[in-house]
Amino acid sequence: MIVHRSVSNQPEPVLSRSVEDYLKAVYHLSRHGGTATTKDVAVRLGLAAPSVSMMLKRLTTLGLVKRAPYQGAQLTREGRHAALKTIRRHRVLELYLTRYLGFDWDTVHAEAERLEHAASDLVIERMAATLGNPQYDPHGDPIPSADGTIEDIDLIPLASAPIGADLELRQVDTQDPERLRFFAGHGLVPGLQLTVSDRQPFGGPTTVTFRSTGARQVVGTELAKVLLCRAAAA
Amino acid sequence: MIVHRSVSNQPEPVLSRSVEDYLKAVYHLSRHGGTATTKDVAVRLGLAAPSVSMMLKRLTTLGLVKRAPYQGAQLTREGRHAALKTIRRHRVLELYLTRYLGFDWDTVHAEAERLEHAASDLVIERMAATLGNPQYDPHGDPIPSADGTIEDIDLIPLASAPIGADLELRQVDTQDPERLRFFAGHGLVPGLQLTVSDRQPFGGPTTVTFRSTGARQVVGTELAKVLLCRAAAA
DNA sequence: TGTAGAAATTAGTGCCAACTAAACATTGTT
DNA sequence: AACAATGTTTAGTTGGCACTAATTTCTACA
Repeated sequence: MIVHRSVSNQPEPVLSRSVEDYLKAVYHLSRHGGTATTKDVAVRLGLAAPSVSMMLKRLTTLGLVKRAPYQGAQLTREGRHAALKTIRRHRVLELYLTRYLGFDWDTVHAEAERLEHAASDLVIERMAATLGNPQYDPHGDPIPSADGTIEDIDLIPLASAPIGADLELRQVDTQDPERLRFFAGHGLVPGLQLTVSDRQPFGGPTTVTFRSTGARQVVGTELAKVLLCRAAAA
Repeated sequence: MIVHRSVSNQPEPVLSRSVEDYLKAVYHLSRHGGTATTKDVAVRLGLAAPSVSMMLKRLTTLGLVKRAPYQGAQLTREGRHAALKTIRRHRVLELYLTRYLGFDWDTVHAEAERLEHAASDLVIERMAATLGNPQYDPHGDPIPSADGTIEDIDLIPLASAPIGADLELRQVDTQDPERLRFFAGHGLVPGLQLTVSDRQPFGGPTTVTFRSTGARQVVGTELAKVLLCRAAAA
């Protein structure tokens, strides 16, 4: 007989700040199929490897993570759900802070990082409602729904898009304030309609044309890798 | 040679959630002259007395609290400053959440209690600016200024106001949601202009008249003690 | 296939902040 | 003046979560 841990809307046990951070890290690292290694989690969270090893063991006993020693970790359904709730909080906060409290997209990440562990679901849902239940945060990252589902569409990095393609910039996959300021300063924000007009060989820069204005912009390879695009609507 | 711990506007070391809660407790308990005893702090924070004893010792070595064994604690200038910063965060949050996110004054305290430890000064100042740099929170408590000063005017409890007095209800000194709902439901909110029309003897209830509508309202002694008033403007 | 280097784990420690149990101090009352 | 009640502190423990040092396991390459 299956016993559901969480009957009706019993507020599930609150996870500590640390646990939420680990779950987010594992989520992001194992997002595209693979598993999250101890090392990767340690680097991402700025912790020593043994700390991570211990914590992953704990999360396993809590049923949030599946893991075999010396192999990477993956989230269980429950762990994934918890991670997505935290990510939802983060992304709603990012959007709210930029939309209503004057934060820039390059500094908002750090603010949201602290608030996401303290804001109740009620606060988040009120913010989301105020924002009109948005689908994307300021960087174009999809916001998981309150019930824990998230859009998952394939995007291609500008760096590997074919020349001539008509694209829409959907997502800017960095949190580095310097890079974000550069992008914003050059109009490279989610929603931009562009055409790949040229790329230098041997890993050289990509040139794009803004379809709205005809302006051209050269983007170095490193940056072009974090500009995620999809085919423009016909 | 004196070395200043905090030159210019170096952000002073962040205090832990716990420390902030202790400082707030000591502030409130020693507010009207006295000292905050171990027991009182323990009751207020829902902790065991030995935990408080230890922590007050730690706060003393941190220079945030002055204390002699077996006597109560008081805040140092630095401790008072830290407490007021936390209280500012709390009260700005309370007002913001009620004004912009649809919270009621009876439930907003708990929300603010968690957020006050996570919200940066920048977030708080943006909220305060959005609110027009308000002076009072939804309960009428004065909001400390960003530089750490707070209004301190004498208010009298309705329960001990003389019959016939023309008063303005300034502050509702409880956080109990039930009581707050009762007050709100009967129009007893900060700013109300009222006249004390009657009081039963032997600690009996007080009757007030709303000067705007002429409506009368009987208020039991226990409740009348937390309705803090000042003389109405002439 | 053996081994060097990278990755992971175990072992042991420390800090923060809570707890209980027990000892100690203060004070009001008889 | 003695003492009971109350409040406070000390002593010892616990849990969460980090760390370093040392050890073990894995893997890729010679």
